[in-house]
Amino acid sequence: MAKEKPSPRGRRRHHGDNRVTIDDVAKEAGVAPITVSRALNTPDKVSSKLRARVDQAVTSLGYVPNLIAGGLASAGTRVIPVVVPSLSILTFIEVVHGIQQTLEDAGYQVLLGSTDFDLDRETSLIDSVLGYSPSGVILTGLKHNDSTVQRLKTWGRPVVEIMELGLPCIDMNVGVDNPRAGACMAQHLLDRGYRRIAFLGVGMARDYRARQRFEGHREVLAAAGVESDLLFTSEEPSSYAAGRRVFLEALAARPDLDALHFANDNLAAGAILEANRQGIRMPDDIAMGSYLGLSLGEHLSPTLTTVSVPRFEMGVEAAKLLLERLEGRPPSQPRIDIGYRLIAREST
Amino acid sequence: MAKEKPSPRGRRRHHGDNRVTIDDVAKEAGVAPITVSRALNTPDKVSSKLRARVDQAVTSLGYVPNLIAGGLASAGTRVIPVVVPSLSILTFIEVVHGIQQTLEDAGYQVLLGSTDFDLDRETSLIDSVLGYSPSGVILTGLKHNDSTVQRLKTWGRPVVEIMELGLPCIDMNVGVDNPRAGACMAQHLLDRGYRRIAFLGVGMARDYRARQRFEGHREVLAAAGVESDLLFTSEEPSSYAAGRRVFLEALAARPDLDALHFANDNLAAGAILEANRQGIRMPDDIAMGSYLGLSLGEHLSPTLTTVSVPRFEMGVEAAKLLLERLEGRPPSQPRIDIGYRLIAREST
DNA sequence: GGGCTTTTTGGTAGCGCTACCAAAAGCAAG
DNA sequence: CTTGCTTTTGGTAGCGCTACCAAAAAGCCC
Repeated sequence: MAKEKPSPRGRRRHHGDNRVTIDDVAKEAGVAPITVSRALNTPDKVSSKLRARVDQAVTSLGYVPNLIAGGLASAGTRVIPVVVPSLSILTFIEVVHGIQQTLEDAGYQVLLGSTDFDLDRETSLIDSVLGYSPSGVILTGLKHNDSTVQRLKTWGRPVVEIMELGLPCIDMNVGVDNPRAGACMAQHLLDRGYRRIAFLGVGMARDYRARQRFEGHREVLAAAGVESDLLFTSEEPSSYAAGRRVFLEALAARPDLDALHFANDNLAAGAILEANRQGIRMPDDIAMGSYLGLSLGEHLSPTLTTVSVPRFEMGVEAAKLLLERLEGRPPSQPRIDIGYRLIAREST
Repeated sequence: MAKEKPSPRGRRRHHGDNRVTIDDVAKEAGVAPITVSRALNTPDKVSSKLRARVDQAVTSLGYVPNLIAGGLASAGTRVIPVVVPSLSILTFIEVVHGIQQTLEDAGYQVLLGSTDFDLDRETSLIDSVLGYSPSGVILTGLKHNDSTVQRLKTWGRPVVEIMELGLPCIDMNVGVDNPRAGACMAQHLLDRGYRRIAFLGVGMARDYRARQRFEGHREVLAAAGVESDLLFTSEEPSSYAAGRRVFLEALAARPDLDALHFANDNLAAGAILEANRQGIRMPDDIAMGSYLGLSLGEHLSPTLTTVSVPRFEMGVEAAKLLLERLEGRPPSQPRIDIGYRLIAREST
């Protein structure tokens, strides 16, 4: 038995905070607090007899471990900050969904942060979330402020950079080869016989991954000897309405275009719906291809040709990579090319 | 001067964890640790001279506060768990977006959890996130396990229940009156002269909010003396494809229908796109109304009549309510009816 | 300048848990 | 029954920060 509590503690220090603590459970089960801790965290290191007593006490008292205290003591909480540019862009959400589901199943929680495509906000966000002693971090893209890279590298815990593929990465990397994806669609349009092809995007000043796809697109067209730098953009967030606007703008500027390569399916959908309204026939009057693989694409008329990216799976893989490292397993590989798939449908 | 460090501490206890601590900053600035704490957390309680010295030391050392330690000492972290049923449903995401943006601007972080519509998962999720000593909690709906309600009530910190409106709520409530929203669309369809009206939904066994809308719909139709219990559902997740399927099913079963009330815009969009394909004219052959107000609706042909709900704003309001309480301001009101707006467009 | 309040600073003692080590218990073999 | 091992249990000492109170410094009035 413990000695007669040397520190009588008086009233509890904090407000009405009368939560059940590990000491209460220990007393109830007649064991030492550390044994309770072990029974909960590493059950196989405790005899089944005591484990049963502890489990019993836990349920009867309704004990919920204070993860903050545990995190402080063991210098790590089961939290994974996930930092994305925006929560209004479906792509990121689907990736977050994959991450969240995988991590939650493994007993980790996702701490959500968004940067609005601003690297300085990213830096301060990372600084602040590192204050939660997370087990690892998932962040978007490979471009970061130097101080962010520096801090994460010296931090020494697993970091996954998602969405795009390349070098150098901080630690691990799961993503898509954007230039090749852009090239893929451009090649497809060429193969189909189109020769006057424009790239349409929005917000490309901020979204350098769309710029990379344009770059891949441009190179393929240039190599084929056709006009390669037809680019229509506007600085507004991506939306159906934005797609409609760039589409009309492109048509007005270059009525001779025979194919359009949209930066993403949302834009393409806005354009197709507007084309439907105007009686423009696709692909006869003009062909349309795009990037993402949103399910909407297969319900439009015409169905949309797109370079599909497994977004949910990207999240799952990123989370798995992180978990591998957290659970001490040798990381099978620090880089995963999640790939893409050309889905040729009616619109081309 | 502090006395000559009574506990030499030897090597640091944890792994290579050589982060800068508040003590380092204090030493650098020549003040006591508690003064550093105050300079950072309650700057107006420290003279400007010392505050400047501390700020200087903080930047020169690259100090990042350990929020876990702070959280343990002050029994609260600036974290707000947000628990939603699913991250694959756009509605919840838009609400989370509003919450996240508002909270992040106020210096709080969102901890994301999803329950997959399972109340038991909700209970265990809440139990576990309370372990992070969050400042408050936002959760979805008003139906929870008794133990969840009990725990949150005795917990004594702000809790907001979102999406739906009603009593009793645990603490605060921001949402939409689902039965009235359903009734609103039903009334609109009646006003337009339709009389053979069906309600189409999916996953209504899990989504009781859709059931509530159907209930409102049913009552209005019954009061008008028209057939009121035409309901077509299937137990699959909501999607364009699901909308297409229920739509075709309803048409096959009751070719005489003159209006369809969809449980949400995704289903309606799937149906409209399929109707486009089949050459079914709307609203002449059949009218369609729905619920949500997704932007896609205004780009379809015909444009979609819908009961629009300000989802992002709902998130913002929920977060604001929470912040009011956290910052000690008297909560203006514990219940906010975020309202809805009938947007009558071409499809009816 | 003395006595008073108000503001600013610091010392101490934990928050609830786990790392670390030491002690105790169990067990196999000699 | 002892020796030498492994397994199970417990004591101690913090993790890095802030609540609480006490002490010091600064105003302020007469």
